[in-house]
Amino acid sequence: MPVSSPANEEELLARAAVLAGESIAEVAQGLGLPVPADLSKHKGWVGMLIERALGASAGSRPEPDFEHLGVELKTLPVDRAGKPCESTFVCTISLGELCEMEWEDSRVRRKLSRVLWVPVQGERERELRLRRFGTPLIWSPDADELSALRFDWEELAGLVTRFGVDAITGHAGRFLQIRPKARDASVRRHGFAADGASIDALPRGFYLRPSFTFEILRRHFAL
DNA sequence: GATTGATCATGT
DNA sequence: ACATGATCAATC
Repeated sequence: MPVSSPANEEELLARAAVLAGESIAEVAQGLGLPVPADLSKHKGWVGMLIERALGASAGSRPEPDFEHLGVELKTLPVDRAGKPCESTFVCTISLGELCEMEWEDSRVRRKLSRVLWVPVQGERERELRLRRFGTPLIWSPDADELSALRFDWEELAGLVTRFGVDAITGHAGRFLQIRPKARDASVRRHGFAADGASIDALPRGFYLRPSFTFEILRRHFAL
């Protein structure tokens, strides 16, 4: 039985708050879903689980998870100290997009305008079914975060425009970075370079570094 | 131990 | 094909 869509942001947050303290096994059982032994072949499984538990609507469509609320849902795996143990995928790069586009219109900005972060225990030593959800947090970037993201985005967009997407490594960007996002390293996606030349490049996406998401948690929970 | 590049599954 | 959901694992 599918979970209904939350009517508003308050209800969404309240639903997520109910899950805090529950284990993955408990939440999965409530939905009648089997829990995989580990995530190695099911990397997005926890994210899908929480989507279903909260009544997310968008599925795999290029829309916010809660379309009518304009809210994006992200799980955030954290270690024992509450520090994120992974980067957070934001969105893919469409090759031509960065050249002429401005930050205000960017997909990074839109994706991150409103996010429901759901912390979940993510230590690899901990059995998947026993990992517990943490207290959720509705977030929008404040002025500092916005300017930091904008700075990185503009730097990265400039690098892509001047040197091409294949010249980018994960080293660039203080909080936002560009990394591969594909089935494997042989995948090529068609697009156009800044000079208009047709190119085929490894698909990449924007990711938030753990230092950025840790700061979000720190500020909110006063860790 | 932290980080970058590689990879896995599923839905439209 | 390409979007969604991310974590794995080799390397620094």
